[in-house]
Amino acid sequence: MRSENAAAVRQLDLFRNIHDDTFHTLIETSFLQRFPRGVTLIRESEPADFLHVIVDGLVEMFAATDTRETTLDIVAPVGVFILAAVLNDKAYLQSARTLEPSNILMIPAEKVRLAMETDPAFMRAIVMELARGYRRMIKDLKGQKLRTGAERLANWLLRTEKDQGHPGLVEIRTEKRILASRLGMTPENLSRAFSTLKAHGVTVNGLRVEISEPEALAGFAKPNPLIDDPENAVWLAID
Amino acid sequence: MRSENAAAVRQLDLFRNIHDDTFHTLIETSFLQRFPRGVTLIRESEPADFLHVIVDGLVEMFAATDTRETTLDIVAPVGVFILAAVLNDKAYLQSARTLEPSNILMIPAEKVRLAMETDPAFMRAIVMELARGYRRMIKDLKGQKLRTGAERLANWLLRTEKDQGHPGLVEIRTEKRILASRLGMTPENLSRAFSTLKAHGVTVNGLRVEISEPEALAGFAKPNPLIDDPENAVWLAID
DNA sequence: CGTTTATTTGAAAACGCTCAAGCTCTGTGG
DNA sequence: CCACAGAGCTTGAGCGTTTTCAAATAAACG
Repeated sequence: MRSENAAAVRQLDLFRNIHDDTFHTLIETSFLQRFPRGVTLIRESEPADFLHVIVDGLVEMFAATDTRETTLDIVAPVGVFILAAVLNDKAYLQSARTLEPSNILMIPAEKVRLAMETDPAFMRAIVMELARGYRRMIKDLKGQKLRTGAERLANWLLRTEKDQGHPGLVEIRTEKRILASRLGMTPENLSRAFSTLKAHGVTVNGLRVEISEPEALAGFAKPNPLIDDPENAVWLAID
Repeated sequence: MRSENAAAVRQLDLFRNIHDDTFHTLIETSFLQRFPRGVTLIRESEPADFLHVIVDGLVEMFAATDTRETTLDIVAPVGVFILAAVLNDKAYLQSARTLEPSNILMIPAEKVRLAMETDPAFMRAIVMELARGYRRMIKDLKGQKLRTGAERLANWLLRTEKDQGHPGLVEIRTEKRILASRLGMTPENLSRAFSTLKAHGVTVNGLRVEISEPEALAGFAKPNPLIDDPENAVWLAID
């Protein structure tokens, strides 16, 4: 692994304060692999063999039944996924696939569990990561149960505008059908939700969305810190 | 605190294998308090001051906006709640209220964080608890996004039948409107979902539900281990 | 440039919510 | 023990939202 990548991984909250030896052990037994776009990295129900770190690219976490499929999360660099399955030594609950060509660091699950037992700082970081992830899930569930589709979209726009740092402009970084699935609706419904938001100053041009009246949009969205505020934006750059 | 209660709390996965001193420190600075039914124990957005352990009774975790409210979980003895908020030292994302007269053990958040730092076994238990909770949330979110209301009810019935251990019979242990909210629907809709399930061998008598054709019901519910299987039934006796 | 894939639009159906009324159950006080 | 009030539950009607299916348009890719 190139040193710049290692340095980036080291900056993750999960690894930032752990012992050098621990980090070394984790890294040296890992694979850094490049995947093209559209590759399924892990499949639900398979045993959790590796902790995955996305070094570069974009990854979609999703789950499916016979007939339906939904996007649970979109993970951007530098981010970690399926930590909980690795720790519990259970099957993955989610599948993962690349949305863009991606560099993925795969750390053997066994090594993660071992490192956790030997390095208190690492275990501590794991606790914080899990607690954050847990709370993030609750927020998602609250949004899903308490809001309509258009409201979820409006709040997603407001939050993403803030994350991306360009006032009045949001760029959708995935296909719209992925965003729709992430927000818990069909692609058709996302189109209609955008139409609804036209009345509140939202204009769509392809993957570029303009927000001309932030106050009006916020009035419709009724954003709620206990649903929308990220507690840590480090590995949540995308959504 | 009476010794039988202390023993019950000690049996929790979270405390089972921790050091005696740690357990003592946690317990001796805690309050065991009795609450009548219908008391709000914690409110969303308030700072997380205590880790709560339900020793006896029943507690509803819920969240609300201006106009809507939803039940996120129902916690039965002996169970722990809002661990993640305590660890992150952030505001509660959920409110909690008693559904029955309840004995609640309240452990100062500060003590929990301190004990975690001094007792590796406790930190380890916290990791496992959080990982389980995280995965439980994912399952809930999957159910919410991938299933209709009637499907969620059907799967809830099948799982609860198994949990309660009486083949062919499920007893609803809360008001139906709470169950409806837990399943992500209105009380009216729950009634109609039960009507739908009549065709698959489900008969309702007040809070008693009879399942006369488990295979037929399962055929409708299409249960999925990656959504429905509990990974730990210890503090999930109710739902 | 043509083919494929994604997005949008329209129409119809399914689903879920709200409102209102009636019913059931429970607990209280006469 | 009965009557009654209050709360919860069910049912019906109407409505709004979301999904599905189908077709048209737009965009992306070779």
